[in-house]
Amino acid sequence: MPPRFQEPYCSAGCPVEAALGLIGGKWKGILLYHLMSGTLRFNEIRKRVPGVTQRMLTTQLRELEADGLILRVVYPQVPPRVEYSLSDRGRTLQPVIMALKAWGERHATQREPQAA
Amino acid sequence: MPPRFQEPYCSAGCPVEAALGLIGGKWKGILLYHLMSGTLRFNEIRKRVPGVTQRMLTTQLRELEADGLILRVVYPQVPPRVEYSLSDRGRTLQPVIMALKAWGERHATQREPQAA
DNA sequence: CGGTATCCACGCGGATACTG
DNA sequence: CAGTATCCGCGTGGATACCG
Repeated sequence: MPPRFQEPYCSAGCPVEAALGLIGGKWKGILLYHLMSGTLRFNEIRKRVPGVTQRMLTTQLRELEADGLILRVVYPQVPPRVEYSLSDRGRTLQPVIMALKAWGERHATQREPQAA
Repeated sequence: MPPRFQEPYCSAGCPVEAALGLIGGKWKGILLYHLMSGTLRFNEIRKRVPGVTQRMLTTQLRELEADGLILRVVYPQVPPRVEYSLSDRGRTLQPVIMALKAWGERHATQREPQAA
């Protein structure tokens, strides 16, 4: 059976997709957004993002970290203290997140196609 | 087609999520992007987005249409001719898509954390 | 406090076949 | 040409329990 490889969504150079691939995760957008305002601890993020489960929060934060978008600093204390903040690279996303936010505020807090 | 209504991830007013919910679909970003340059027929889009299956293309286009972001015009001919274009609402997304594109071009064609 | 580990449901999305 | 219809694998993400 031939291995049949999975080619990327767009052949080469789909910057839009590349960007969405990084911030398009279920919670990444808001996580990034909240971190725009500054460093946050794990549970602080949880409070700001009601609905996210512990597992998903961890997962998404780790992915953002792996993509070099956020920094994760662990303070070897007990009880533990872990702080999340934007990396330099993550900060470059600010215009994007803000564009997303601005659009959402004006055009789509809810889903209402053409409405009345 | 499932009734795709994503209840808001964040309790109230998460414009970032709202926006991502609309354009965050697997192909929506590029679809929107390609339609920015003008009206396209079904197969024209297919050619521009290699890798997308017919089913996914239809699905995503229909969702974008349901969300009022694109227009779908069917010409009652044989063979059929269906043209897709941005709606007024969809056009308001231009800054967002362009921000995504600009960021992707400069910072993330690939996935490379912090590298060496 | 800030996680892991495990289990599992669901729906996204690919492949394929058929149609007006 | 531009779709539907069907089948199904697989990853995503929720719930829960436990750990350093």
